[in-house]
Amino acid sequence: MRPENRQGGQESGTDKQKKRSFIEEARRAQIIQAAIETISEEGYANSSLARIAKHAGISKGVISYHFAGKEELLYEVVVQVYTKVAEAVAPAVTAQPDPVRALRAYITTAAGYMRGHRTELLALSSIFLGSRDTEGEPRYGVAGNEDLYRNLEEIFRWGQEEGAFRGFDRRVMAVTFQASIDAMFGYWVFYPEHDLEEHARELADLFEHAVRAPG
Amino acid sequence: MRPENRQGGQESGTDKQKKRSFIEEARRAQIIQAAIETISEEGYANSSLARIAKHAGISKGVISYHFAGKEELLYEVVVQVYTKVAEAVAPAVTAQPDPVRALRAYITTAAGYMRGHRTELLALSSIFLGSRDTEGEPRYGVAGNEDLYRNLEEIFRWGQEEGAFRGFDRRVMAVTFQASIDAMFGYWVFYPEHDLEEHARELADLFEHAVRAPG
Amino acid sequence: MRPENRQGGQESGTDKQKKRSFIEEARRAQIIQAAIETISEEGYANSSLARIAKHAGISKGVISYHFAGKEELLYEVVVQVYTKVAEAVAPAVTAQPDPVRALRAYITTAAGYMRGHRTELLALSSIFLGSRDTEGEPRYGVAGNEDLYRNLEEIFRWGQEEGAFRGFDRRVMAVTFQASIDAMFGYWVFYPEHDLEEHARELADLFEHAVRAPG
Amino acid sequence: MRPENRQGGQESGTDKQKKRSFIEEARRAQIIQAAIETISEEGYANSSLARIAKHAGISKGVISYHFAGKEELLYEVVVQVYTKVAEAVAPAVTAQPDPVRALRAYITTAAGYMRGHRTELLALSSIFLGSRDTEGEPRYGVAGNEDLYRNLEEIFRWGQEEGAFRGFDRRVMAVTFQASIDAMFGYWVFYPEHDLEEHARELADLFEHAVRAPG
DNA sequence: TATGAATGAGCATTCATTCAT
DNA sequence: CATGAATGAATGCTCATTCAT
Repeated sequence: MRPENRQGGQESGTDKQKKRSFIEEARRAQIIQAAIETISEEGYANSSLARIAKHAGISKGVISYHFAGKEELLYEVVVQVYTKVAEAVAPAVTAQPDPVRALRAYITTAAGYMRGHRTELLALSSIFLGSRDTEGEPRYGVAGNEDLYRNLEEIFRWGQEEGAFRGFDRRVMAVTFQASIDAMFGYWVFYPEHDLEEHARELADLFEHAVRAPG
Repeated sequence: MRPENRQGGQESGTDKQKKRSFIEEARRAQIIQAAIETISEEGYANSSLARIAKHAGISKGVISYHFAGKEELLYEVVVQVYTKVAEAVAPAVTAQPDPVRALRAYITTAAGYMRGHRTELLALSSIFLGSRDTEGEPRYGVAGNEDLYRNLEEIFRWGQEEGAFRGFDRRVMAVTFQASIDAMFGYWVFYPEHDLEEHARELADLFEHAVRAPG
Repeated sequence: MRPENRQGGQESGTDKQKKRSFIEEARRAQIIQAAIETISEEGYANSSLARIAKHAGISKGVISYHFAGKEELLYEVVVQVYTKVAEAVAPAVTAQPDPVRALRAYITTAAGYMRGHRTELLALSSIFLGSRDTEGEPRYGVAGNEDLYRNLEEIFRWGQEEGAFRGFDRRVMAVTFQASIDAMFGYWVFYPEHDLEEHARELADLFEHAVRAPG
Repeated sequence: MRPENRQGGQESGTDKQKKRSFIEEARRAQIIQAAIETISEEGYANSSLARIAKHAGISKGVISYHFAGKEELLYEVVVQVYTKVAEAVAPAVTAQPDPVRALRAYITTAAGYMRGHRTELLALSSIFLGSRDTEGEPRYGVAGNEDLYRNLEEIFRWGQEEGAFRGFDRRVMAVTFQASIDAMFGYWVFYPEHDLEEHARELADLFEHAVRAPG
């Protein structure tokens, strides 16, 4: 449930994580937070290093000092938000006694998290959608969902082996399931009055019907 | 099944469509096509007007002459591709005798269209994902799907009234349904070896189970 | 007597030289001239595109419009100055009836050219000394003198085969000869009151003694 | 045989040499050595204070603490390398019984020193070529060679008064002689397979012919 | 003494747009 | 109608230097 291990400046291979001083970590955290806010408020395309620095009330150079480049900063944003989402959702899912409830917990926990972390999830999705490599190709594509897909497939397998789920293609179901959650978020972001919890319940019902074995 | 009528330079409100000469229309079409190809080949972020012009074998200025700005050009790309998709999918759907088959036709026709028009759909989705207004907000958001949602809701209402579908929330189902199709496209673009037709079949099964009335 | 064929933006392989409009050529020439003056007046390290543009009284973007990059601009400066030097020196040298006079003509013609073209030669040498590739290695090194060396070696061979010159190593003599001329220029640039013509005569005497066969 | 006394932060005029503690001198020496290695390994243009500090394994600030600025550091590098060259060449030259042998010793000793100290001489020449003052003028120009020229002129005067040398202009000969040695180094650096000793021998022959009195 | 955090000017380059011809 | 020349703002990034701790 973590994004792929990627470039990320200093760290290579063995994840050699230069021990950072407390205040350096604080600055990094501050800058990451500023990036999240800038992206979610001004949009990905408008979030230049200059804008992020201004938002944080610091000089442009500070960002370059603490991060190898814009790429690393955005990557850290992704990692951080992603990790926090996973930490919120995973335990709730694994705590369930059966696969049907696990799926439902997945959806409702995700929805609950969205409500409390709109800004950062917005930044996350902006980066996912907006970040391109030098070739113009999306830097975070479907590949970044691979972990999510695999976790979902495990749940589906569990249900199928147990006989609770019908014999659908697990990959297609995983892709569809994740897309449905993302769409729930996107729709709610666009229409903030939309009833997120109700959407989550409906979505859980939808997939409950979609996966369950006949009879 | 068309995107909302939006900014777009010349046209406002009443869709005042400056009568354009034949050759002017030809030039516009040529430029739109060049934009589609450039975006899908080089990526949205790399598709500057200069690159599009080069691709079309014309001068940069021509684009500015025929379009109010880059914004309008991209809008025209969206309209054109969008319209063509709708023209392909709509008839196949409406030809179906029952709502279950209508949904299935929706999915399989869409998948069939994707296979033959990967390039332009890629451009379309790039523009959807990449285009921002001056505030940095996505220019084409969920709102652009409103027509799609309404058409889907009609099908769902049909099924519910007929008793074939259960009593789910039609808006949630529509959002989820459309997102699932978009995800099918995105996954296939990323993994071209992925079996698109099989995915479509599985997706149709998925929604068939998801919507149908019990019993 | 031309510098190596190098990158240089557009041209590749067959020296495909995009036919340029008259006014484009004029602009390029103006920018090249501005670069020469800026470099010789403000020094290589201070000659940013911004400074060159300011010197030319144009916007920074113009340079980017007409040249692929700073590198290409500097390369064109080198080519242009280099070519003009060669065109001045070569005929005077080849017109000589014997190798001794050829060497003397080489030196005195070069000195004469220096007097009239101090600025551009200064720019040329600045670029040679200052331009580095991304690795920090000199872009124009000794290798750029290869043509010069070969031409000089031809003269030396001529003298040796004729029996006028002694049997020295032609490459060492060429390297030394060229360095001596460059040093004459450098010394004169630093001490403008220095008598360039007298230096040239002395240098010619020096090499006459250095090369001639005994007896 | 030392470079001119120039700006250089602390020292001015009377060479007021702040008494430095032992450990301060050690630090300075360490930093100077790191600078030499960084410049010769990564190139002058890539040798920022940050890179030099990293190479030395110390913090950037240390350099600023011990040296008035980058300028002073480079000046100290020049002084140190220069001094060591002089200490190697001078005794070998003065030990010669006659001016012809003195010249030969000058060249061959210099060549010998080059072979053993390629790195530092490379740094030296990089600084000579690359360092500019705020006006963009070369900081170390021909003026820095004045001591060398004077020493050479002494040898030439010796030879002329003795009747062994012809009546050439001593300054021109000195400038040419020194340039020839520098060129030998530059050529060998570029073509490391080049036979340095043979080059030195040829160069000695060249100047022997160039200076000696007829008859 | 030494550190590392912070600064802000400067860099080359890209781009949508304007406009005279 | 079409061109290509020009603009100037914006971008990510580097760097010597400063300074509180």
